[in-house]
Amino acid sequence: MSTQREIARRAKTSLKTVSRVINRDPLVNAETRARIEAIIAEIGYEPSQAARMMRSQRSNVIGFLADGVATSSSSIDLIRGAQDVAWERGKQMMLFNIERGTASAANADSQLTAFRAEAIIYAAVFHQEVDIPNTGVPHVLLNCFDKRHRHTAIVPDDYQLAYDLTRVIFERGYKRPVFLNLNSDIVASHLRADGFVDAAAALGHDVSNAIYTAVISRAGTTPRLATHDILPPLFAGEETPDLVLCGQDTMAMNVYFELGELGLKVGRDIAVASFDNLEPIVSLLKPGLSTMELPYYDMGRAAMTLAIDGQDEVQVLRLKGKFIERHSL
Amino acid sequence: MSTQREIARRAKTSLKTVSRVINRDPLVNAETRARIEAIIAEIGYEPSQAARMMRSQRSNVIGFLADGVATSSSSIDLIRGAQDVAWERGKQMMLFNIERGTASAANADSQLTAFRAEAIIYAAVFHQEVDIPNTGVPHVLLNCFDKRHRHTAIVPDDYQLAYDLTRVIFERGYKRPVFLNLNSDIVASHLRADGFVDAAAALGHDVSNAIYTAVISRAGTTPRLATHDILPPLFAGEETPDLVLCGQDTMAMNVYFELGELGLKVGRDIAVASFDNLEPIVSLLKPGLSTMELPYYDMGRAAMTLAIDGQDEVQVLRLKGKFIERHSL
DNA sequence: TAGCAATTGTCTCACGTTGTCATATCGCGA
DNA sequence: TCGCGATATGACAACGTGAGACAATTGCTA
Repeated sequence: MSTQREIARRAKTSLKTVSRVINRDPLVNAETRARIEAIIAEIGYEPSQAARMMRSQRSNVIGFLADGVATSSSSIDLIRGAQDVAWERGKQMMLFNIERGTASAANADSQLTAFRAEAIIYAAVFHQEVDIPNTGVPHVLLNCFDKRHRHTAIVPDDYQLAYDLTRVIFERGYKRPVFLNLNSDIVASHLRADGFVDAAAALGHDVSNAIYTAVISRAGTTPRLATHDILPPLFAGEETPDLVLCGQDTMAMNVYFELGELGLKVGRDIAVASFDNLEPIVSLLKPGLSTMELPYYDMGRAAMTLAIDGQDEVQVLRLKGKFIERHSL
Repeated sequence: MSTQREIARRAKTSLKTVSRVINRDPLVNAETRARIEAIIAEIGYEPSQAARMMRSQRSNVIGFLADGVATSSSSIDLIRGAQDVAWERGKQMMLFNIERGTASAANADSQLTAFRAEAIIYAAVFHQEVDIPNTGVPHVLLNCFDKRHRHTAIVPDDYQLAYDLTRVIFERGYKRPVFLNLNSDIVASHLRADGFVDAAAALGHDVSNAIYTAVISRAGTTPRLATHDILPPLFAGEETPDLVLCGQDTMAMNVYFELGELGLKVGRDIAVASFDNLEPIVSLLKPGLSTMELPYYDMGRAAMTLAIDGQDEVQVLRLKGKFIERHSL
């Protein structure tokens, strides 16, 4: 790749004038500017980032540590949102897939330090508490929050998600929902249980006994579920549920099958609603799954915006999700 | 962040000696080395990549252009494979989500030029032909190949995938498979059709009339399918199929539902096999989907390896997939 | 013609690192 | 004591860019 010196030679002008053109100094004659710009376009010159970083002492690099995220399709939108903002703001986002506590994490840290990253976004695969110490570089936590409130965090508003969805459920006339929740060591499960109970209570219903923990473990890409044990008894008695609310779309998919085996067709005999809006599952299920979309894309955008602009004080941003209607409800 | 000069000052030694320690030059006294290393550890110093790039005229950066890939969960493994190799080899991979022909692509090119990327991996969302002109930077094509054979390419061996899967099918005793193929403008569809026909022929069966095009369009994350029109007539007559081979797992999921509506239970009345091994769908389907895994992770690794090592001549690497057995067959 | 503004050029420095070359120190044999 | 090689350390330049200080040149106006 050529340098400004080379361009100056070809334009029969000085290094300084080329520098002026590139840095939009107005003190350049229109003709000269055009001539130089033509040469730049012709040879496809781009100023060396390395040299610019050196000179300006600014890296324009934002690190994105994806803790297991990139293996989980549900949260690619976190990455997309962040990257879109980085692009709009002329920053370079460096993505690392890491596992906390392993060599991959240490390596990512070294690399980001070596590049003098201006901020680091740490993204978790699901809404959880983490313990990230303070370092020289400002951190923004994405889909997680710090144990000791040391860093700004962006999380989904799980209470609102459940609250709003529950309102929709009762407004549509469903009377006996059951909530197959995530395991209780997941932050979202408590928030959603509260939202579920509160929204029902506000409409005069008590659903506090209609919550079940349906996830056994989250290891690997596919959660182990307890739906097979939970559902049949629920549909054995008299007052059977008219809606199954699932903690995540993958569980809902499983529930479709379980209900089918009980002779119940979703959309006709029983309604199903869920959380995530995870393509392509939600569209491929028949009928399509009505679900609360987690605002991953916007969370990614918010995280990158805060990472670039910096923050005066530590804050926790809770982003709302929206109801995506299909035909399972 | 401090510099080597700062370290030299604190260690009461020269800049060069610090540099020697950092670059593992053996010509340093053990005591001096220990003293300097202690200071480095204490202040958490990392050499500036920007300065190293300048000095060495090597960026150690490999670009990864993901054309729609990162939105498609199926091909995250391409990215993971590439990144793992980059990490092992001490290179920095820069990922860009682009759409060919848009500003995002132009932007990615500028950025990679600015960073003086040593090679660029261009990854497509599905196996296809592309038209990538020669530039100064060597390209490796991933999941696609160049129209005019100008760049090394890594693609899945779709012929082998279909051939091997078809062999398994007949070895298990299935006699009347139908193949619901992808649309014919997708490269894989032809290769797989050939593999399907050839493998069957080698075992004495003629399946050339058992292939149907089941994908209407691939726009968006969820393909539009024609399975609803194709399947019922097939199961109306006497000699009904005993196995449905699907062009992709998402189609297989749809087929599970369609077959269910025809009163057929997969794994009991009818077998299903497919291509992709796309989690979490394959595991969540009941019974689990037996499918040919596309070698995305290995393809990503191969692409990065070739990108780093360079190549003497343009080649096309076809990587084999493997059969993942579950219970749909 | 002097004066002024606009334009271009020269020169210098700094950013952090590392290769080249030169220097300093030491032990040891002549 | 001198010289030698081996070991250890240091001085300096250069990578490409951008900025400041300031001079030189041109064209135009008063």
